[in-house]
Amino acid sequence: MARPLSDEKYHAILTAATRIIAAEGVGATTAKIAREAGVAGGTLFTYFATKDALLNELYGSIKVNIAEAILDNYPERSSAHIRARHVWDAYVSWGIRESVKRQAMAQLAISHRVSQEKMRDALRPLLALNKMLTGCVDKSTGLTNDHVASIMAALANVTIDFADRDPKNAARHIEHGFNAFWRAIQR
Amino acid sequence: MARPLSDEKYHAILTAATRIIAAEGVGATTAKIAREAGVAGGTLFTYFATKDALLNELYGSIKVNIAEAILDNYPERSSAHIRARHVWDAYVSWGIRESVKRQAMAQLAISHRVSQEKMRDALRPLLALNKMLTGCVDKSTGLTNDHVASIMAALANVTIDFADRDPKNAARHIEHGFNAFWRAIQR
Amino acid sequence: MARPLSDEKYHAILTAATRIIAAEGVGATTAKIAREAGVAGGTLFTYFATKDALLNELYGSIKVNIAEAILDNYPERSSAHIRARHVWDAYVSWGIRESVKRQAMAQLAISHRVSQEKMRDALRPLLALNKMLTGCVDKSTGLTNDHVASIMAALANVTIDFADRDPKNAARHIEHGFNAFWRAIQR
Amino acid sequence: MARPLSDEKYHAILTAATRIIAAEGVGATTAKIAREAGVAGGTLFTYFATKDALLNELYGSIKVNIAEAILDNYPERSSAHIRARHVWDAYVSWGIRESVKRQAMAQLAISHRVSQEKMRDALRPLLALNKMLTGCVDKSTGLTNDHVASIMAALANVTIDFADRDPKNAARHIEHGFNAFWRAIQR
DNA sequence: AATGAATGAGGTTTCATTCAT
DNA sequence: CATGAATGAAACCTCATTCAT
Repeated sequence: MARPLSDEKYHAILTAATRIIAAEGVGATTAKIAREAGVAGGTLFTYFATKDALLNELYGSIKVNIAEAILDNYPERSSAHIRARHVWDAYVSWGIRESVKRQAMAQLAISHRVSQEKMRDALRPLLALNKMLTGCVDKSTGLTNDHVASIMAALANVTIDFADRDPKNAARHIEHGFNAFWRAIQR
Repeated sequence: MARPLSDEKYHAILTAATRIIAAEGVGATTAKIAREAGVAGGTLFTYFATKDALLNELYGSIKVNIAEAILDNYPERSSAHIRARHVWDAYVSWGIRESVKRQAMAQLAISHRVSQEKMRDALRPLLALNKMLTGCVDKSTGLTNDHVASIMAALANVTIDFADRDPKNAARHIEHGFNAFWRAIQR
Repeated sequence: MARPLSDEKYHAILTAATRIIAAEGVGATTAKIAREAGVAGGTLFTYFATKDALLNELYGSIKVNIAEAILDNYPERSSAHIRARHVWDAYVSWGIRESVKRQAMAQLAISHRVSQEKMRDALRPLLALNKMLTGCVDKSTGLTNDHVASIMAALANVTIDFADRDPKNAARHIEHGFNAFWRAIQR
Repeated sequence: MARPLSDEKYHAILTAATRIIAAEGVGATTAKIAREAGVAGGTLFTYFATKDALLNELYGSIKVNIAEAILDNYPERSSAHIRARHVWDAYVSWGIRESVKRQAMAQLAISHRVSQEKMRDALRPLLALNKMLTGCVDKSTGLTNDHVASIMAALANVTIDFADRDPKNAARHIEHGFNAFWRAIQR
């Protein structure tokens, strides 16, 4: 049965791509990614048919990673405030912990090389969150769920940026950030 | 940075670069930019020494453009709330009006091809705004001026996104967006 | 040239190579040939040391196949005319029947990847024919045996081309073709 | 108006391609062709969009070259025998003189990389010859014009092969070859 | 022996930049 | 100065061959 496709190499390539793309953008060369992954240039293409395929798969895998982080221990039955806080904490922690992934994601998201399809699909696991937000928003703010989700993402990313730059006060940034978000969508 | 030989061509190239980079990212070829600008491929290099130089200058010029939009008619002597609202309206209007510039900016900002120097310099004209924010924030929120500026930018960009997608309700989005921002930084 | 490990696989590869090379030329990939043969890519190389070795052996095997077709039932003791006609019929029938082999042969013959050695060796079994032609040619035509052999091959191939394109009249083409050949070398 | 496309380079590339392809087949690399032509690798692609385009154009140019050789001084008003002899002599001389072109042509013709379209188009200038053959063939031979044309080409190529290998007797080969052809198509 | 993943040299093509016109 | 042909260093990807399983 010959040597099987190696999960190890597959992940090594994905991880290397994450690092290199975070640092250099999607213009990073497949050669550099392969080298960083410790495999030969040609090997990359036995795991990913094309560079675009790699980019798409990387995007998907990071999105899944985010979803897992958020959905892990999700307090389904708690109040909206608690659930929102859980999502906030989970995403922000993820962003701080997985700084490189977040940077790679930023590059991939605006690269025009990840298909619409993939982007839509990748959102699927987080659709439930949108519903959750219904309980959070004060209707009189005039904000839709979609809008609130975008606001949350935007503010969370700002928070992560500040926590990255000032790690000692990370907890404080997270706290203040969430409060700002919560105020923003209340009355 | 000698005076450009023909202002017309210089701007044609910058404008073309804006369009092409907005659509394709910084990987867009100089040949395509030149074609879009209506000049020969080689001509681009008499106006910009290298592609990176073009990218840097483009970044600077868009930042200047934003600063002008914001500082135009800036109500220096009015209340913090009015001044904040002016900035919000000015930036959001700019973003809606100059959609292509905003997209190009997004690409340039994460491209790693605009020098730190340039990015710092480009912020200069807007430093005054930071001071202004001092009057806006309720200290008990624990948010710094920098943080508030980032929050404002983030929320404004979200607002522009929604206004772009739903132009008929642009005014409403602007209003609700500002209110959310204002609540976020109060008390 | 040790005995092949599995005659079945050995022939499967040769047959597959014939088909693929007929269709795509000697540039066809070993991977494609292996797939067509129903074996793994690496297996091909346990039967043939290199791609060139495969090409050479294929050339040889087709040449042997032609010789067999011609020498089968060869009317050793009949007149030159009858023997020539036998060769003509045998070769043309072979070409019509084994259309793919003939195409592969055409590719191999001009590929510069079959060694001179192999090409000379492959001719060996047909050398007897050359002698036979002595009885056919009218000396006053000024044609040598070699020349006549080439003429016969060339005209036979033209005949096969036409029979391929117009199978209903194959018999007629064969007849007229031989007559043309015979006239060419008479008086 | 910058430097104009250079006829010289264009022909240098076509000539180099002819030589290299004659020697190595259509698998010859563009890099090698460029080097042989004395231009940079990239330059080849300012003259030919792709390698296939080069192959197609080369095929066309050689066919035109053959047609010119044959049609030059074509004795329109002479007898069929004289006209046939003119074609024979012209083509065989061309083949002997332009040995490399003939070899390149052989490679291109069976390469599957020259489009059907191109091959059909390239035949156009020689269509007149087909009509000419009507006067040559004895109807009772059962041979069509097409068939006769193919026979002529096949025998001429055999003649060129022999003349190449035995240049001292070239004239004799040409003479005997034509006589054989003429007998072939006569009653 | 058979498999197919791994390898890396090499193939075609692109592209920022230079330079002849 | 403007032009666009010329350049050659990559870029992405393929493929004959090797080798772990």
